This record gives sequence, structure tokens and C-alpha cells, in this order.
Amino acid sequence: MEQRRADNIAETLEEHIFGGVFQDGDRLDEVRLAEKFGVSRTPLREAFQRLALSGLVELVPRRGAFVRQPGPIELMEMFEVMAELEAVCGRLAARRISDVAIEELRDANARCQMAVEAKDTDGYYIENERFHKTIYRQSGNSFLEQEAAKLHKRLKPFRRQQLKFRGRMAQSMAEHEAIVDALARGEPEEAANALRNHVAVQGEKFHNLMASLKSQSD
Amino acid sequence: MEQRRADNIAETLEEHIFGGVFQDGDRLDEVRLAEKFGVSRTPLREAFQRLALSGLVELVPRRGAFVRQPGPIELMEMFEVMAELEAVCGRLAARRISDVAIEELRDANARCQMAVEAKDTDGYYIENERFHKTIYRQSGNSFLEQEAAKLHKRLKPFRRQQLKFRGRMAQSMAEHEAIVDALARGEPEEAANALRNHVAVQGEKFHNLMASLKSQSD
DNA sequence: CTTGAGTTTTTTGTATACAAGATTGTTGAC
DNA sequence: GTCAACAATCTTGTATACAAAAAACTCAAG
Repeated sequence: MEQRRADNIAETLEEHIFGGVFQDGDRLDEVRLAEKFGVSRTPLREAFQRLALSGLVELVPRRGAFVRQPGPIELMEMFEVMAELEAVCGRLAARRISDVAIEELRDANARCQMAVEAKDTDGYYIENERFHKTIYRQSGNSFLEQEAAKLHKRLKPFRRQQLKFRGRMAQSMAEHEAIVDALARGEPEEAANALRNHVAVQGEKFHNLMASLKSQSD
Repeated sequence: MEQRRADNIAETLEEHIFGGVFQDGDRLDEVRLAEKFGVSRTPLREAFQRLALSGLVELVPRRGAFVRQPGPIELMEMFEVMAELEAVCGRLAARRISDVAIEELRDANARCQMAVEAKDTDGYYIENERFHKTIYRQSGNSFLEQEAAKLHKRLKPFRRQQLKFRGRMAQSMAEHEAIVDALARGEPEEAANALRNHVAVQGEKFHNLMASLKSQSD
């Protein structure tokens, strides 16, 4: 593998964990990975420390680093928190959002709609992300914005799966319209509820997915 | 200074940053701290990585580690998020809380009241923390519980200052009673609003404190 | 007195060395 | 055949060494 600076190692490992290259419980072998990255153990160990704090890796003293993929329960919990965080962003944004941001949201929605019609899942995904990140920003609270973005990123691999549900993209679009409306009319509670339900439904869809996968293996 | 294992170094540095030993912008000198702790640079650098992710330290490549104390604006934002997180905990807890937990909250409040009457600030502080942590837990979402506890810990040094405001402890007690009532009656929105205002007022008090400190220096 | 090129000194980033704990494998007793 | 104790091996945690980048300093020119 190509040579990398230590700054990027944590990021690359993160991608590998998200991407499913490493399974839950896998031990991250320092020397093997060091060889793979073409560096020594030192920068790898520094990367482990970072990954440990964001919960992707568990550092067991004298035993090593183990990847910690969230289980079904933890994932449901994370989706619930995501829904609530987005609701908070929406409530604050309804009071603080700028006119140009409203336009940005409408633009993102229009491009989303186009992606739906073209059955362009990737395009939909990108515009959907822009839509949500705009709302985070318009909460007017950059700490909240960062926290929301952090959790959004962490849930990314799992959110993607549930987009495949039949009709989900169209339904999601309708929800987006309702959210923009509430924000444009400056209705905090309405925007909050619309966003909470919009994200919560993702958690439910995910739950269904998990259940169906489980019943297949029975 | 006494010898320490690397596991504790990050924690100790964190305490020093919270405790105000290091000021905002201070550079954390690797060799000096290594001497102080009686270890080599390696475990210190690993500790820096951890502190960087929790936002206490900024790691500038090829320049070193600098402590990042949140400024007034960032602190206000953090208090706002804390208020909203507690509100979420309250709303969920109103539906999920157990009878024994209600009793725990009442107990903590009673001990809080005793501390107020005895003008025991430390005692008040401890019971107040127990009160809030119980609500986090009763949200029934352990991911949320952890996130709330993390932010609570981060705001600890700043929350403490505003307890000194005259009459704040008594007012806070009354708010606690209202919160328990709403939870006991199973009223989600009422519990959420009571908690949001309870925490938000801390942010406002903090704002007042900052303003008064600033005017003194004029 | 200020400025700027060149040089010295620090300081960071990474590799390597080494010690101590954990794991695995082997042998012998029952 | 199973289990336990011991030995060999591997892995982590930490110290040290060294290279490269940044900062500080020197000194001369304007």
C-alpha cells in the first residue's frame, strides 16, 4: 500500500471500519498495519488513540486495539439521538434562518427531485446531505452544527442501506418539502417535529431491515 | 512530579486544563511535560491525540499542541446544546422513567435542599449532578446518556461559577421540584420545557457573569 | 534603527530498540 | 486423554535516536 503520513492514517482506518473491511471484534495488528501503510508502529498507535475516543475502536491495555462496530441496539439509540438533534437544529433554525438559506434548501430539494426521477441514488444522497447540513448550519450554533455533522457522518453507512426501501426516496422528498415550508414560515415546533419524524423514520426503516436480515438467517 | 502511566496522562492534563493551570493558547511543551511526568515524549504525544479529539487541545502539524479554552461565544453555544440535550432526556424519560428512579430524584432533591440550608455548596453540587445524571439514564438511551454526561463534564468548571449568584441555589431547587413533578405525571413536553429552561438559565447567568467581569476590566 | 539572508538551535515526526506482560506451545504427570 | 506447569514466542508500552521542519539568532547592508 502507498506510503501515508500519520495525519491520514486515522482517517483511512476510519474509512476501512465504516466500509466494513474490518469486522466487529477484529484486532488491529500494529505491525501488520504498519507494514501495510509503510510506516512504523508509532504513528499507528497515535491514530488508535484518536479512533478510541470516537468510539470506533476499543483500546484494551496490554491487549491491543479492537474495532467496535455498534450493534443493533446502539444503532437504534444513535438514530434516536440523531432525530432529536435534527429536531433541535430545526427549531433553532426556524427562528434564525436566512432568506438565502431557504433558497439553498429549495435548490437542494429541486436537485434531489431530479435525482429521484433519474433514479440516481448517489446524486440523491449528495443533495440530501447538503439539505441536512444546511439546516445544521442555520441553527446558528456552530457547536451544535459540528455535533450534528459528527453523528451524521457516523451513521452514514447505515443510512445508505435504508434508501433502497421501495418508495422511500419519494416519501423522503415530500418530508423535505414540509420541512422547508415550516422553516420558511418560521414555525419552530412544526419544523422540529417534521425533522424528528423524518429522521426517526430512517431509524425505523433500519430496524425493519435488521429484522428482515435476521429472519432470513432463521 | 510523581511517575505516571500513559493511561492517566491524558486525564491529568485534562484536569489541569479544566483547572485553569493552562491558559488558552498555551503551548504544551513535549519535553518539559515529559520531564514533569517522568516519562518520555511517546506517551505524552498519545495523550495529545486524545485531548485533540475532545476539543481541549488543538494539534497544529509541525508546530505542536495548543490548549483551546472555549471562548464566550462557544460556551454560550455549548450551554444551549446542553439545555436541548437535557430537554430531550426529559422528554424521553417522562415516558420511560421507573418508579424507583422517581424516588431517587426526590431523594437527591431532598439532600440538595439540606445542602442549600447548610450553605454547603459542594454538597449541593454533588447532589445536583446525581439528579441530572439520573435523568440522563432514565432517557432509556445509553448513547444519549453518554453524550449528555460528556458535555455535562465539559461544562462543569463553568457551571460551578454561576452557582455563586445570589439566590440561584434556591431558585434551582424550585425548578428541580417542577421537573420531578412533570416526570412523575408522565408529561413529556412539560418535562422537556422545564429542563430546557432550567439549564438555559445557567447559560444566561454565565453570560451575566462574563459581562460583569468584562465591565470590571473597562 | 530596521531589514533580511544565512546559520544555529529547538522542536516535531518517525523509526528503532528494548523491557515487561500476554499468548501459545510443549512436555510430563495423573 | 486431560490438565497443569513451564518455556518459547509474540505483542504491547515506553525510551531513545535521528531526520526534517520551524523558530530564533547573528550579523551585515541599507
